[in-house]
Amino acid sequence: MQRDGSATSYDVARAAGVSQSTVSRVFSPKAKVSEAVAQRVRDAAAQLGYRPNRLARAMITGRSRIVALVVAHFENPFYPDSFEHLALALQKEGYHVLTFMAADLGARTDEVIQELLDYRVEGLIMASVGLSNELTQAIAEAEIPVVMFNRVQDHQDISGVSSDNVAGGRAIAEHLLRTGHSRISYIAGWEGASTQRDREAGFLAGLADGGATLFSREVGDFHHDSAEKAARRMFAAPVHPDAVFVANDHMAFAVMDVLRHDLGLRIPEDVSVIGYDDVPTSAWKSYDLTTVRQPVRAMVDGAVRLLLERIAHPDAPAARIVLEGALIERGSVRRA
Amino acid sequence: MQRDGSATSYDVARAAGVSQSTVSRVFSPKAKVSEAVAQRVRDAAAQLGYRPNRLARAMITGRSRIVALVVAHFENPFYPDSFEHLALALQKEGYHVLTFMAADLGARTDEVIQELLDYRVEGLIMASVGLSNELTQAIAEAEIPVVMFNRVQDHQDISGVSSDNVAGGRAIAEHLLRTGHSRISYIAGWEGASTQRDREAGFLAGLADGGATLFSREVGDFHHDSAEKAARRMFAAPVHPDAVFVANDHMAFAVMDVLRHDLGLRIPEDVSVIGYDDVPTSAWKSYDLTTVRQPVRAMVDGAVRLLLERIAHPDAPAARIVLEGALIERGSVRRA
DNA sequence: TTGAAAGCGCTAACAC
DNA sequence: GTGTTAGCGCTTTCAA
Repeated sequence: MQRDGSATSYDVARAAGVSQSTVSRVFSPKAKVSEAVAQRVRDAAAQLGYRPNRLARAMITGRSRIVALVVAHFENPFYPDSFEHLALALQKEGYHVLTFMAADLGARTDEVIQELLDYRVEGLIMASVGLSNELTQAIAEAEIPVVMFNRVQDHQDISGVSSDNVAGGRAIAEHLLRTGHSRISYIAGWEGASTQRDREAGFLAGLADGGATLFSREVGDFHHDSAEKAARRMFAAPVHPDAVFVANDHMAFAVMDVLRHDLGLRIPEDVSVIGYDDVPTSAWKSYDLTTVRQPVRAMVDGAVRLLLERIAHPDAPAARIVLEGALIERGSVRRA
Repeated sequence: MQRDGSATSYDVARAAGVSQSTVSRVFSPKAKVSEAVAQRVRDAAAQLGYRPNRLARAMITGRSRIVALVVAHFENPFYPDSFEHLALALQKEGYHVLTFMAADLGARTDEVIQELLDYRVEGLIMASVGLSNELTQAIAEAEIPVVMFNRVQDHQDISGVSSDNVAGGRAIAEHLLRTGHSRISYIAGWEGASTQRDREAGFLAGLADGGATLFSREVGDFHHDSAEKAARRMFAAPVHPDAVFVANDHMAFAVMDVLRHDLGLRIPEDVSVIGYDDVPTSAWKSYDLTTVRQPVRAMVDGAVRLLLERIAHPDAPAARIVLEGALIERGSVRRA
């Protein structure tokens, strides 16, 4: 008996009249045991409610079957949505997710990484979190497979999955130009994020290619409240934009509410609004937001595949997956 | 060196010229070591990047510092929101959350519970998931502390945290009656959930006390899409309600969208709508939803406290915390 | 195929 | 205060 009251492999061995190592073998898929003995052991195990202790197993095999997830917050529904699929996908592969909140970005992320290493997690997924160079180095040295989710990282040892945010930003610029907008503005996300940078870069490039320039710009930091303030600042100017691209859907909702309810503007008659992500709420009739869809399922599946491959082959090189987004046209953009 | 390349307590012991157990003591808060030796050990540890292996520690102490969370899905933002606070609160106490998705309720929940026991988690939090009687029994036998979050369970060995859903439902009925509504309907959540049952029970009791009866009722199952359908069914009748209580905010948004955008009804002029939870979106101007606030922070803190107390004192009886909700009046209900 | 023995990295008596 | 010793529950040689 274990201290916690559950049976050990010794208890089962005794009950089945075999050695402890035979019990172990019965629960190791690849080891060979005669069917007769195996059945006797399984019966005894079922009788006693025995299941192998994963922690003890992890000690020897070095395989905890735990993957760490580092995430800053769940305010933007894109992340809980991804999380749900991630946990499910990993669970299907015999892994489980141990979550580490990196609430106050930067400073304490290091500590969090150290803590997660203590659990001997087999891999690490970073979502909505950037990595300092020192941290990247530390992780690379720990030789633990890492995949950045929805962020890109330059370090060659770090895998990543994202959608093509540059192309997405560009598609938005083209769409806005094609539909005849001329005073086009941008509300940025947190400037430390690669998604923010890439979306903006693509957007500006698309504008430039169309012979246009940015009308105005504010920063919303990816938060609802900051986005509201950004919108108010932007529309306090004497002449306001006729289209605004907001760096993600979550902020776009805040912006739309300010425009409609505080400023009395109509969308899209007075201003067009376009977002990014295509979270479920974007399809709701109250917002009906034109946006670029990030393929969450495919991104999650890619992240899981990359991580598990790297766990299986630690010497394989890091890989990067960049998926295509798709412009989803809804009612928040005025047609030409 | 460990197989994974990191240093062991033996490496540190050698480097610091002390025994391995002294190293262990330096990293065990309560054990006593002379400051001089401790410093030497800490230096050597820092040098080698040593940190105690939590898995090995867990083997002996029986304390994995892992808490399992079983959750069905994150569609309703109330749950990711709670999750974020929960992970943070537990992290502050030196614990981390291992997540188990119980996607298809019922059948496979048993399997999930077995799996989670394999990790020797110290406690278990169940959110948005109900427990069959057999499962409840199994968990009780495993002698692992459990707390139900936002659900109530009758079993005397299971702790729980919820808000007073009966009182909340009653407050809604009273508010609707007070503001002069007469054709009052209800859109239910998943009928297996205690929150659904309690909210409805309180609501009906409140109606009865005010001399009123329910005008009509549909079931929305707590899902966005089901709620849309429920609303359409409800308003297909020749005469429609002048107020509808929707069992949670997440469904209420779907209902409001159907009423306004499909049916052309005005809220609250033509119909009043009231929800439950007070998720952040309810305060957004597009919905501006009157609702009953569930005190998420307090509920999470309560769950953590209950769980940790039970972990510390396994023989202590299970406890139940029921917090007060509060009616938050916004613009979705017509004033008398 | 099966059993005996070693040991994963650590904590917790027990001596000194 | 510090070292020695004995395991935690398991997988994995190594013999038989």
